Amino acid sequence: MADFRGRPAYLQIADDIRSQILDGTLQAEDRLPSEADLMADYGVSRIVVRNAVEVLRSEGLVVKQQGRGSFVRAQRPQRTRVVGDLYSERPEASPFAASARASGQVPEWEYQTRRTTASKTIADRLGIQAGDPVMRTSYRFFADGEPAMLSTSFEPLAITEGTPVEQPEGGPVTGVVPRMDAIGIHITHVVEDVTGRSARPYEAETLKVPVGVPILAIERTYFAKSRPVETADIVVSSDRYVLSYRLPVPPRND
Amino acid sequence: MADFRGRPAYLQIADDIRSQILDGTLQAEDRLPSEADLMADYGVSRIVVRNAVEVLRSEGLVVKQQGRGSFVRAQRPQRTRVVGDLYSERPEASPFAASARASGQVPEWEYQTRRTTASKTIADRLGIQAGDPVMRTSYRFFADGEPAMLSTSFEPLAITEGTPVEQPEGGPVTGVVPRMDAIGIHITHVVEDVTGRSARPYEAETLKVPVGVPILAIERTYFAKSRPVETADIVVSSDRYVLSYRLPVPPRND
DNA sequence: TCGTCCTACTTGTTATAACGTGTTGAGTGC
DNA sequence: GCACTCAACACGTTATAACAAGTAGGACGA
Repeated sequence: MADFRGRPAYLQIADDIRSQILDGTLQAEDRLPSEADLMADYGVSRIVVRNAVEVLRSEGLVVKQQGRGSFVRAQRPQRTRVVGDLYSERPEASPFAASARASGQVPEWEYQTRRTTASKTIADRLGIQAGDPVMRTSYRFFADGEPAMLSTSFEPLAITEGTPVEQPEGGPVTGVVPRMDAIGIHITHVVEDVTGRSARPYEAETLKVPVGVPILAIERTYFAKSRPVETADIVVSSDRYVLSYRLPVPPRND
Repeated sequence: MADFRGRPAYLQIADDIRSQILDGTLQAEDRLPSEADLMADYGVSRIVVRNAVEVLRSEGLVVKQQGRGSFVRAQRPQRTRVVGDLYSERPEASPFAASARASGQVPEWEYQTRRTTASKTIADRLGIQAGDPVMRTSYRFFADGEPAMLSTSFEPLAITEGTPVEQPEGGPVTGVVPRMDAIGIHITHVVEDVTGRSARPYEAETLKVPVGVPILAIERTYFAKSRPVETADIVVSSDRYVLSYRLPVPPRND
C-alpha cells in the first residue's frame, strides 16, 4: 500500500472503496471483496481492512453480514412519509396508513394502550402537571410486513376521560383529528420537531436495523389553538424513510 | 470480565458505560477512564475496550480526542431551525438568518456562486434537462462564529438570466421569495425532504463535527405553482439543530 | 518570569495469531 | 429426488505487541 502523506492506510482504502461506490463501479447490493481479498489486494493486515470497511459502515455506505460478506447499501430510502399534504388536504385517520397506501404498501400496526401519569417531559409538552393522568399508546407500524416506524403517544385524560374516544384505538372513530373533532375539540395545527441520532439498542432491535444507523426522531404535538391535545415520540429509520414536508408560502402583501 | 450468555465482552462493557452515562454517573464533558484503566478494570485486552468505546462513539454518546481521552458528549441540541413559521408568517430574506436571530444568535455566512450546468439529479428536481445552465451557490452559515449549516442551491438560468436578480447574493434583493417576486414569479409553496445519515468526511470537516455523527440532510425546493424555481441541498448537524415544522390542520368540512 | 524541552500519558495505527459463529453450496446417503 | 452433513469461506471476537502522534504538565535554562 503506497503511503500518501502519512495518511493512514485504512483511510486510503476506505477512500478507494468509497469512490468506487460513488462512481458506480460498485453498485447497490454488490458484494465488496472479502476481507481476505482486500488484505491481498492492498497488502495490509486484516485489522486495516476491517477499519476501512468500518469507516464505510459508519458512513452508511456499506452493511456487513456475518458469514456472507459486506455489501453496498441501497442508497436512497424507498418510502416517504409525506407530512404537509396529509394534514392540509385530507386529515385521514392515520398519517401512517395514508402515506403507506400512497406508496402502494399494505399498512399494518400493533399497539398497546394504558393509563399512566405524565413524566415531566411529557407534561411540559402537553402543558399539564407532571403526574397528571394521561393515556399512553405505543404503536409499532409495519409496511409490507417489515417494521417501519415506532410511535408512543400521550393524551391528557383531562380531555378524553369519560368520552367515547377515550381509547385511541378500537373506538367508533380513529385518528387524533377526527377523534378530537368528535368531542368538540378542533385541532388547528401540528408541530413536528425533527432530530437525527443513532439508533439505540432497543430501537435497532425493534426496527430490525443494524445498531448505530442514523434514525429520525420526531416529537409531534397536535394543538387546538394554543392548547396541546396530543403529543407523540416517533422514530423511523432514515434508511427507509424520507420525511417530506410541504409548506405553503403565502403571497406577499407589501 | 464475567461472561453473560456469551454476549461479547465489548458489548457488555459498552452497556455498562452507557448506563453510567444515561443515569448520570458520568456527566456531560466528563472524561471516561483511559483505555489502560478500562483494561485493568474489566480485565480485558485493549482491543476490547476500544471496541466498547467505539460502540458508544457510534451511538453519539462519546467523543474521543487523541492525546486527551474520551469524553461524554453533551446530548441535547441547542438550536432550532424553525420552518413553518418562517414561510407562513413573514417570508424573510433568509430562513437561516431569521431562525438564528429568533434564538438570539449572530448570523453570518459566506458563499460562492457560479454558473454551471445541471446534473441529472438537479435537473430532475428542477424539471429541466440535464446540462441546462443553472446558477449554483454554495453557502456556509455560521452562528456565533461556529459553522452551523451548509447549503448548495441551484436556480435555472432560464428563469433568472439577464434579470437584476440573476445573482442570488449581492443584488438589490436577497432571499429566494423576494427575488422571484421581483421578477414576477410568485412562490406558492416549498417542499422539504428530510433524511438522516452519517456525516461524510467533507461535511464533518466543514461543520467541525466528529466523523460519523448523524446529520440531517434536507432537499428543499421552492415552487411557483407546479414549477420548481430553486432547489437546495442543506446539511445541518443533528447535534446542534432541531428542525421544527409547524403545519396547519384545516377545519373539517364533512 | 517566560519560553523551551522533555516526559508521561492518552488515543491512533498496524501486525500477527487464534478461535467463534453464521452462510452457502457441494457431496453423500437414503 | 431430497434431506442431511460437512467443508470452505465469510465476518465476529479477542489477545499480544509495537510504534506513532497528540496533549499536558513539570523541569530546566535563558
